[in-house]
Amino acid sequence: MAEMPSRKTLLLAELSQLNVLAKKLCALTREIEMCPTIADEIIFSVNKVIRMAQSMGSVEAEQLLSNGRTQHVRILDHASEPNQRMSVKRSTLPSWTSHVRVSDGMAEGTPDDGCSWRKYGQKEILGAKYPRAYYRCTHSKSHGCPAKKQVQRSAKNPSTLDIIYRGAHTCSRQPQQTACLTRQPPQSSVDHLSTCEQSDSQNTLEVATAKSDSEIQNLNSSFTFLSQEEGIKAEQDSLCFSPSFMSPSTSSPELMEFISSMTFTAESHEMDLDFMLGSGEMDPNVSFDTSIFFV
DNA sequence: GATATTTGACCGGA
DNA sequence: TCCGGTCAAATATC
Repeated sequence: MAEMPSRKTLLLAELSQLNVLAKKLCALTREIEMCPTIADEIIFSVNKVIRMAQSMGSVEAEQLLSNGRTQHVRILDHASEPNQRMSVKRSTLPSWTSHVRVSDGMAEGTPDDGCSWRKYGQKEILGAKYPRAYYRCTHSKSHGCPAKKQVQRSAKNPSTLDIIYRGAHTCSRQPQQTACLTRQPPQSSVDHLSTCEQSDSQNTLEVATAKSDSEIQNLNSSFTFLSQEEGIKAEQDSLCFSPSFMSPSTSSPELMEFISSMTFTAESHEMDLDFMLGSGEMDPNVSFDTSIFFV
């Protein structure tokens, strides 16, 4: 019992640090090259918080929740509990979808998104014209990295790959994996800004993100995924959560290079948001934390 | 030999 | 019972 207050103190200290860093990040939004470094610090800090919270258990985390603005812990609770009681068959990992247009030369493979993936299965999907391939992070065994992705050629657009990412890389802070890009949910507006001006390279990937109008509306209302211009404005208005969507690895030059090679043609990514939007209430001033995906 | 891919079998949720 | 997701043995590649 004597252990609890000290953990809580640590937790709060980390959250305070997170706050400071998030504010820094917002202030530096225009200096894009600075953001990844700070984002990394944020993510590292939050990872520590999450691990502490995990060791506390749900009830204690819930107590902390009631004490403050710990959206993070709420999300964590959502994300971790199902894993304990559900089988691996129906993954409850957060997922998000990218629609990637591939060039002819790339048509047989999957686009190199900077991550190291290992294919572990392929299935013919009922009603689907093309089989679905299943990949997991190469480091899934060595680091227990839960990141997975499903790649399926679009029936409507055979030149487009629908890639569903599930879970996030926990291996991304390892030095040798810094180049490992996970397309975290959703792509940060920083990414967006850094890439949407570029196009028409033959080798570019085009990450579109098709979704129904209602989904778009839903996402926009929840996350304010914005068009480029709107995104700039929002960031200038200190809308902080978009940058926090960046993967820890987004600080790597390789990533920026990768991002630069991509052309984003839509405003948002399709993802399963239920796990984080259950209540539908979100303090607009809270810097939304997605680093739980990086745990 | 180590690592990655292929592919049929198996499992479990719906 | 169906079907999607995963496993694991066989095979390929480096």
